[in-house]
Amino acid sequence: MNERRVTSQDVATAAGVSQSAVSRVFTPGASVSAATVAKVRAVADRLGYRPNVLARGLVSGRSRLIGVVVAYLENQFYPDAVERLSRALQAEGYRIIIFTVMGRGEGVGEVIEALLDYQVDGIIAASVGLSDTLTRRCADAGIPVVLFNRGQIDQRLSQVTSANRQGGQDVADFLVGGGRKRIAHVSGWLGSSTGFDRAEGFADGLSKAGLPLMKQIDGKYQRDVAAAAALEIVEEVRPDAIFVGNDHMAFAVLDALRGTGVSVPDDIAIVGYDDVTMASWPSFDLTTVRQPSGRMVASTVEMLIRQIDDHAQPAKKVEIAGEIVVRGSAPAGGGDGARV
Amino acid sequence: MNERRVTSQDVATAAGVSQSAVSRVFTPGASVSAATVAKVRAVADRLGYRPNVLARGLVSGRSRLIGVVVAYLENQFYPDAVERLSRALQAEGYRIIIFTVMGRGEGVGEVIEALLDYQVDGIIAASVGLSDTLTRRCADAGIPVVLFNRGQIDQRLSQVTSANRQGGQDVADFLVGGGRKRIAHVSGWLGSSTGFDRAEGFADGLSKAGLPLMKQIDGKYQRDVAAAAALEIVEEVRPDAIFVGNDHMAFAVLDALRGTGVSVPDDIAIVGYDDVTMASWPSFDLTTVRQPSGRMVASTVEMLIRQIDDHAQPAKKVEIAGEIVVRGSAPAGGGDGARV
DNA sequence: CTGAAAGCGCTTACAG
DNA sequence: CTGAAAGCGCTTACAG
Repeated sequence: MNERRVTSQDVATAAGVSQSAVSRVFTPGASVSAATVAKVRAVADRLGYRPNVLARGLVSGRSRLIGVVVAYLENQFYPDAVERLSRALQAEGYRIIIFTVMGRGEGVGEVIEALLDYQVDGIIAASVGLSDTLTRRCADAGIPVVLFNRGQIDQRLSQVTSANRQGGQDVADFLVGGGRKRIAHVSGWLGSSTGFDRAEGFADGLSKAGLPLMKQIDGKYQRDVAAAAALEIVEEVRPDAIFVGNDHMAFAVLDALRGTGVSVPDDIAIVGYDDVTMASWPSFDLTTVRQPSGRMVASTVEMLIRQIDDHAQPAKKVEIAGEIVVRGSAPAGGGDGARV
Repeated sequence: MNERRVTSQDVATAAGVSQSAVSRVFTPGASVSAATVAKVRAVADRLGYRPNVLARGLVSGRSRLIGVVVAYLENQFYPDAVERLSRALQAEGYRIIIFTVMGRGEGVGEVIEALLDYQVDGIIAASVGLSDTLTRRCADAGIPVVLFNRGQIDQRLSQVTSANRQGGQDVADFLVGGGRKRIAHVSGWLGSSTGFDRAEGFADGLSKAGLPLMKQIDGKYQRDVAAAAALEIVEEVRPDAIFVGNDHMAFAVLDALRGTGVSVPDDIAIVGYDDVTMASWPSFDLTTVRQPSGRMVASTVEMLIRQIDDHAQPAKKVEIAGEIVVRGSAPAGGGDGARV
């Protein structure tokens, strides 16, 4: 075991051709005769030759590595997305290399350096908490960046999000249509585009319907903050519906409410955002806005690869529509009208 | 933007030293004078130089990349472990590159090739479903492999697991001690070491206590299979306790039971395995055996790095003890004895 | 301690 | 279509 790897030179010698010929056989689009291809392939297979990706990367300037920057994987939406990204990129001949950063941009400097060190061909920033500097500096370095599930003002950055504003508005319409009248919001982190946009769309939707937003608290995308916020809201304004900025927090809210006397959905309807797998588990049975993870990933991969192949590609901002998935935590009828 | 990266040659010229001198400054342990170090460091910082990892890897034979092979990330234990592995390895100067494989070894051939292509320095196989061939062939290629949370007969392979047999036995003791008498098991996949060992330890514990294992069904680590199994068990043997092979399945069992008349823990105690984050959520409040993920990761990383640094290191099998975490789904007292 | 040189395993003009 | 050669950006003996 541990015998030296076979190189293109080994194959060349064995096949009686030049080393460059071997290289061409493994370079799509290079000009080689069918005879050479056949001869080389046969020997390569016999010897178990495979091109060394590192060497290839060194000369071609392409590492076939995509850096995926994530923060906490606690919210199930992210591991799921990472898995999909990995599979999709794998199908295109790329691999993902994971860079974990702490919440608020600690260690971001190192991550940027590391990203450059590994000569990644592209970067997917898949976490809400990332500081703007990280993404901007990567773009500065000339590496294509796509923001996944987060927006940013910077025009050079491509991004893929769901239609968060519209989603928030849809939730408002849905709740109002269900006869809810005392409506509150535990928002996503308002410092993030997703949290902000959903909250804005939601407020808009309510005001169009002529209903007040009884109270809104920033849940910061954290379970404990969200749970406390919900309790505070219940105490103060006695709502008949709460829209929670994502499923991850909504589960915490559901849990917190279970401890009090109020019943979901009879007393209070709860709506989340994301439609992660767990939302459909009977324990939660959560009405939520689906973020079409699969389509978001497909779009992200497509954009990133296009930009890698042509760095002149202009940045694009893609928004993918999601729809409300109605489940038990907020049934369509709204329990025939508001209570009281 | 997109200006050519600065190379060691650039730094050498600017600093008035040879290129090898620059290289030495960035090679820990190389012999360079303090004066050279200072001079080169200053210029390097000014120019923003960082060694190209690919080039370094090509000549040194070290890519500083660790391949992490996972299957489905649905069970929260795995994304959590991946995150920990990523952080721990990052601290040691390594990065992880993710390889996702489908359940039963489809695409395993490609994964092996890709692992070799990228010249990974080591491999962590972090998924129960991986076929033995994958791991064995990697070991054949001379790449250090550590199995994370799975066992295998092959003596050349290092592995880190929790003390699954003991854990199963502990659960038996715990349930018996709580006065439960009609005890059943929805096992983890019996084709895996974790599933098998836990089941065996459990059966052993019961038989030592002189109690029968009323019924056992293989839950295959799948939610739907586990839920159906639990229902079948309830129907057939009216158990007062079910040990479920991991938390991921236990959540499904809890969900399924909620639909029937039986109450947890009064009628039936439920115990899981893993202690993933969600186990402590009020919705589940699951008594379970903790798999000390942090210590398992630390041990995995340490072993892997040791083997990378010295390929002659013998393979080791590490087992880390976990303890029962008692929560509402199976309280310690067992509701003062069995019912009926 | 330091520089010149070889070489890691490839790709890619350059001639032919 | 094909080979010889240069070069990608480093590390590492080899002399000094």
